[in-house]
Amino acid sequence: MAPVPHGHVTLVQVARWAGVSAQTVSNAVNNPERVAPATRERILAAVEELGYEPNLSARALRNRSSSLIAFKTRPARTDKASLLMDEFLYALNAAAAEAGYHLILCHAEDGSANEIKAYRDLLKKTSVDAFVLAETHRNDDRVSALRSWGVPFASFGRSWDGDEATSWVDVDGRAGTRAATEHVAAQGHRRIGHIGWPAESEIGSERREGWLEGCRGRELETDLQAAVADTLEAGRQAAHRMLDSSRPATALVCASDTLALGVLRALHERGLRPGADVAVTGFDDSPTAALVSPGLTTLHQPIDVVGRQLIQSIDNLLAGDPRDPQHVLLEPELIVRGSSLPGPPRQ
Amino acid sequence: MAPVPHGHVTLVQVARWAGVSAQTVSNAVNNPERVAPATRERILAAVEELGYEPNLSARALRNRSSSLIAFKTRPARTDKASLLMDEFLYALNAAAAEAGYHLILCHAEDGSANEIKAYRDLLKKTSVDAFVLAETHRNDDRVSALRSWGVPFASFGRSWDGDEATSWVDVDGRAGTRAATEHVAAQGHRRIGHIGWPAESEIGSERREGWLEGCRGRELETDLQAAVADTLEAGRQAAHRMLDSSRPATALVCASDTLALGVLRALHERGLRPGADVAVTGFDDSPTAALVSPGLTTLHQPIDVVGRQLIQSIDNLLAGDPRDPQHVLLEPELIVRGSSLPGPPRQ
DNA sequence: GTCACGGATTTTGACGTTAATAAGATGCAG
DNA sequence: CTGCATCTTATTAACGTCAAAATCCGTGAC
Repeated sequence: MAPVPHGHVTLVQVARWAGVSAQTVSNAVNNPERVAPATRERILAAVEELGYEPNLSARALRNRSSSLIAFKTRPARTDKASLLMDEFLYALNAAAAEAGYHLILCHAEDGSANEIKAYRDLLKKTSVDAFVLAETHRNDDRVSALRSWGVPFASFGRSWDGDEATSWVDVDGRAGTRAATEHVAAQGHRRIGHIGWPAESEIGSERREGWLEGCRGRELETDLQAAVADTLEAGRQAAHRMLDSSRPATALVCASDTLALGVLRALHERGLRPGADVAVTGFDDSPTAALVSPGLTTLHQPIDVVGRQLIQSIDNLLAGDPRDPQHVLLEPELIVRGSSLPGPPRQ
Repeated sequence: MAPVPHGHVTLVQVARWAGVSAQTVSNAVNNPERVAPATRERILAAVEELGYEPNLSARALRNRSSSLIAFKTRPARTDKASLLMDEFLYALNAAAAEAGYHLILCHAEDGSANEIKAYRDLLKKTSVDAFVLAETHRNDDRVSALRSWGVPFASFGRSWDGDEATSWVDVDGRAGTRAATEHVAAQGHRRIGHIGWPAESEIGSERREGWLEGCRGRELETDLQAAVADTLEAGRQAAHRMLDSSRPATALVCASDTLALGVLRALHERGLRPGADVAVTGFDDSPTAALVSPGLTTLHQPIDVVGRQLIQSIDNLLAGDPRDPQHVLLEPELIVRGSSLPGPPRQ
C-alpha cells in the first residue's frame, strides 16, 4: 500500500524509479500531452506505486501560486440564531477541495483596517491565490484593497456599489421576502407587518423591498414596518408595538430568524398562538427555526450552491477566463412550518 | 507607507538595502543574538521600510515546516442546535493566528477512512506542522494514524483509550451535568430524569454519570433515564414517556440543547409550563437556548480557552518541549434561565 | 547521403529561504 | 608581533518544482 514509511517522495525519486528525468515526470503529471504515451504510462505507474504527491510549497515557490484560497472567519455571535456562516464555510471548503484548492483561514479583529492588514500579510507570506469575502457592504474597503493589489477574489454578497468588475454570488433576499409575504397573504392575512433592519443595511433594504412588493401586489397597506437591530429583544419590542396598534398586524414578516424568534416571544407573552393567531416568518432557516414549537416558517439559502459558484468563479479568474466577472443571484427556498399556518400548530 | 506596489520583497532586497548579505538578514529576523546590535537595528529598519515578510513557501521548502495547522470541518447538521463547532473554529483560528500559525482546512466525506486519507494527502502535499482533531472517540483510527506517522496533534476531546501520550483539551461533561442536576434539586425537585445518548457515546456516558452523581448525592432515585439519539424528536418522545410514568418526572436534565428543546416541545404539547411545572436543562449553550421562551438553562463550554490551550499544546509539541502531552479538563459554566426556575417564566 | 524538421527527453537555472561552513575582523595572551 | 580564540559576517549549497532552452533521435525530402 504505502511502500514509503515517511520521507516524502519527490519528483526525482519517481524519475529514478521510472528511468527518466525529473522534468519528464513533472510533464507527465502537469502536461501529459508533452510526453510519449508509453513513457507517460510508466511514469504514472511509478507515481502510483511510490505514492508521489507534488509538494505544494515547492510548487508555490516556483509558480508563485499556492492553490490556497483565503477566507476570514468572524466571531460566531451567540445571540444570533443563524448557522449560516458555519454551513457556508463547510460548503466552500468542500467545493474548494473538489476543485483542488485548499482553504486557509485568516484572522483579524473586527474592523476593516485590521482585516485589510491581515489580508496583505497573508498575501505577502503565503502567496494565496485568491480571497473569498462574505457579507460585503456598500463602499467596502476590502474590495478596493484587493482590487488595488490585483488579487483575484469573489464575494458572497453582491457588489453594492454597482461594481461590475467583481465576481459575486448572492441570494435574492427581495424575492425571498416577497415569497414569504405572498405566502401569508395567501393564508388570508391582510395586515402584514415587516420587522427589518435599518436602511444602512443593504441586505435589510432588499428584504424590505420584497415585503413592499408582496404587499403592493395585493394592494395591502404597508404602514406596519420597523427598522431595528438584529436582536431577539428588538424583534420582541417591535412585535409588541405592531400588535398594540389600533389596527394590529395579523402577520409579521421578519428579516431574520432572530427577529422572528423575538416575535414568537412577544406572542408568548401575550398569550397569542403563532400561526393560528398571528403568522410569523423569518429568514435564513437557522437550526432554531426547526427546533422551536411551532416550527418557524423561513427562507432557506442554497448555501452549497453558493460555495460551488464562488469556487467556480475563482477558478475562472485564475484561469484567466475571458468571460470574467460572474454575477449569480440565487433564489432562496420558502420553508413553510407551523408559525405561518392557521389551525393547530404542527411541527 | 508601502513603497513597494507589488513584487514581493525578498531577503536579498532587504540585504542590498542594508548593505549586508541575505544570510545576515535571515539571522537578524530569526536569530537576533547572532547579529551585532548595530547591524541588527539597521536591518530591522530596512525590513520595516521595505515591508518585508518572509515567504512561507520558501521557508516551508527549506525547513520542512510550514507553520500550518490542519483542521477538518464537518457538515453543520442543521437539525442540531449547537453552534459549538463554529465557535470552536473561530477560537482556534484566533489562537493560531496569535501564535503565528495559520489554520488550513481539510475536507473529507464522512468516514474515518476518508478522513485519514485526506490527512495523509494534506501532509504529503503541504507539510502541515500539526493537526487538530475534534470529537474524538474510543478506538479513534485518526489518532493511531497520526501517531504512526509521527505527526504532532492535539485533540478537542480527551483520549478515551487511556492513551497518555496524546495532548488533549476537554470540557468536563460529568461535572457540568452534575451541576445542572444539583441546581434543579436545589429548586426542590425530587424526581429528576435524564435524557441522554446511548452508551456507545463516551461523551454521553460522562454526562449521564454526572446526573447519577448529582442524584446520589441527594439520595434521589435514578430510575428515570433514557438513552436516545441526539434529535429533537427523540427528546420529545423520551419526555412524554417520563411524564406518563406513574411517578412522573418534575425535572429533566438533558445531555444536549437539542434534546432539551424536544422536551420543551413535549411540555408545550401537554400544556405544561417549563420551569414552573417541569424544570428542563440542556447542554452546550447553543444560540437557541437563549432565544426560546422561556430561556433554556444550559451549560456553556469555555470554547476560547479550549482553542488557546490546544494551540499551546501544539506549540509545545513542535518546540520539542519535554513536558509533552498535556491533558486539560475544563469546567463548563451553568447558565441559569427560565426553563429551570419556578414562578413566572422570565427571559 | 546529407540536411532540415519535429517530437521526445534532458539539462540548466531559478523561485526564497536557511543550515553548515568558511572567511574576516578583533582582542588578548604569550 | 605572532598565534589563537571569539565574535561577526559572507559564501555555498540544498529544499522540490517547473519554464526555458538545449540535446537527442528518428523521418522524410532532395
